[in-house]
Amino acid sequence: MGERSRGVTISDVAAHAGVSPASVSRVLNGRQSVDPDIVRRVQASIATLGYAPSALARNLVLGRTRTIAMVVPDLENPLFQGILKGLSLAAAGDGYRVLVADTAERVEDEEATALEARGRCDALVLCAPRMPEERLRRLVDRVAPVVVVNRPLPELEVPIVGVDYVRGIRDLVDHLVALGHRRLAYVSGPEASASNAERVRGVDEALAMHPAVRIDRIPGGSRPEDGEAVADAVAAAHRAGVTAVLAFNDLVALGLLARLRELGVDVPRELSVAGFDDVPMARYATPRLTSMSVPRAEIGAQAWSRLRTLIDGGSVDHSVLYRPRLEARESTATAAQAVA
Amino acid sequence: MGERSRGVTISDVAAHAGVSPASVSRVLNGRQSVDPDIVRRVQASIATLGYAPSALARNLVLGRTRTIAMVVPDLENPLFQGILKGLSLAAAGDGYRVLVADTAERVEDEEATALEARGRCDALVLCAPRMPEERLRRLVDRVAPVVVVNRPLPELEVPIVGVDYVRGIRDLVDHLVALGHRRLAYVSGPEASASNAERVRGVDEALAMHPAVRIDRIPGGSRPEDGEAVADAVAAAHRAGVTAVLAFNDLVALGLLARLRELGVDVPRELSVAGFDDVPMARYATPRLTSMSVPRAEIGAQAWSRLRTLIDGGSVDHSVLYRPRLEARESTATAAQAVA
DNA sequence: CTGTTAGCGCCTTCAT
DNA sequence: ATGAAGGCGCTAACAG
Repeated sequence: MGERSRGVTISDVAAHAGVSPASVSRVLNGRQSVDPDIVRRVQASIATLGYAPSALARNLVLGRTRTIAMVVPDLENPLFQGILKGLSLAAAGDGYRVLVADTAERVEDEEATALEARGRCDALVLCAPRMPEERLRRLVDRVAPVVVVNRPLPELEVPIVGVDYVRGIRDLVDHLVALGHRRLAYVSGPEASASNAERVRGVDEALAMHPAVRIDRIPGGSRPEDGEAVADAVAAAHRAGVTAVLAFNDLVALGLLARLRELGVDVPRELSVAGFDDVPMARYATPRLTSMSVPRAEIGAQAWSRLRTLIDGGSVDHSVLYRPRLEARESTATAAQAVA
Repeated sequence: MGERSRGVTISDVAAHAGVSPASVSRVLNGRQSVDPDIVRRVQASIATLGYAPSALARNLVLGRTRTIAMVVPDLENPLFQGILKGLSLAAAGDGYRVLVADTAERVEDEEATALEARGRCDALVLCAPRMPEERLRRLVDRVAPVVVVNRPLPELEVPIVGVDYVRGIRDLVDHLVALGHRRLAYVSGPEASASNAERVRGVDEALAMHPAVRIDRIPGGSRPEDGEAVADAVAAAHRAGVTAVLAFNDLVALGLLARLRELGVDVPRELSVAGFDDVPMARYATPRLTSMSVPRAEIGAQAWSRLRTLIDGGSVDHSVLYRPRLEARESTATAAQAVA
């Protein structure tokens, strides 16, 4: 028989306890000192009436909701899932909840979605890897406080929590080169993706550092299907001399792995394959997938930490850029084996 | 330069347009008929002042937030991710957003979390696979409107959107038996999990229908690590004559697959392995994992559909129970091969 | 220490 | 068709 009667207000409690609403408010919020006797009576009344404060009313009068929103292009991407998890847990630790706003990859709607979501809460975490930079720059100060995740945005008063994809790719190439590979291929991600652009820069920098190395570019995508679809091209590249492949991310790498096996390409004996992001499944793949680990939950937690500072009126924290960590597993091996 | 000046209120607009706040409210909501000229002036003022209605104020006066919350034990589980995705998209279609409340597997906090989250929004989607039934029953009518996902709850005025795990397991066993398997094993999920209990019932029913079949029970878990950990026991069972294994879910199956390979057990030649849920990665595993497909996004969408009815004051819709669909892939094969 | 008085920003009768 | 007034439920001054 839950006391589901909507409408037990603070005044009801006040009346029942024989005090003023203000006093009830005080005991509710532990404000100032209140006569112990009143505290007791109020608490008793609250209990018997089954009173629960209206969050809506508090939101209005206080001007804050203790809610933040996270705008993501696709909730199905393990990277964003991990970030959301970390964000949600960290925020919960401070009594905040997070609202999800999945833009379903529709870049045109991202701006409107962000504005709408922002209207319902106190701050925003923005993941908009494909939004044109100009638009993002304008958006960012209409939705402050905000932290931008996973894309660079130079010279702006906005905290960024990101991943150093450039460095990550360079490190990954170094790993492959150390294994003896000289002919590599990069299966690229979505054209408009900021993090793909970063990876491409990483590839270019790597080339500059390894004059003897060659890295072909193969247009790919961001999902397992894309990895499967590009397998033929990868196999062809392999026949043409490529001994190692870097995929845009793990999902692509995993799809690629599955299809390569069916095509009879032996990974890693004939061809090494590496992913990026180190999604949970990477280490359970066959062969276990070499990847660049990205601290997903930590990114979420850091985003919250910065947001909280901003919400509390603090000034912009330093941005963070995580350097991915190499997780060398079975899918990459020495080129010698490949030659054998 | 964003008009970030907090505090353009409806009265400001009214003053600027030379009308009353009530009129502004009317044009804002398209209520009643308003003089076309006033409409124009108001819209102009709104534009030049950069006015945006306060969602907080509307929430209070209207008594609704157009927000719902989803309580989940673990956002990292692909099953819940898929449901969240479907829920979020469906709700967005009606102008609703969803708040996530991850209880981080802490069953003790689920009740408090649910109540707190409910206080901030209009309705709840509850995923609480391990909450004791008694507590759940009590909780459910304190948080109405609510729909319960993924667990049975007989004789209660609450819509349920769920999966027929009993039937799913039976169908899966049928598949295995049809392949010639007679000695099976079930790697069970978390003790307290309602859906594990259902699966166990499925196993029992299957046994009743196939007198010649034997199904051992091996304690497992719900994550890939659990699958890895149980691989030795599974290998031993295999040596003892078991030719097919059903895992609690795909994550366990995937972990199991990875470790079995290292133990030198050939799947599916020596041993068939099947998962449950058909997570996105299942079909990219090596071998591609046989699983029971569950319409994750659809579950989310149906949950929203029911919630919406309830929110609009409608009466409880019929509950739905999805029958999982067999996705027979490479990881299960005829027992003949196993014998060979 | 406690009660009274004002709003927070908006919507909605109720008159006009 | 429009404006004035009241209130959603709560908190933050201010007096007392």
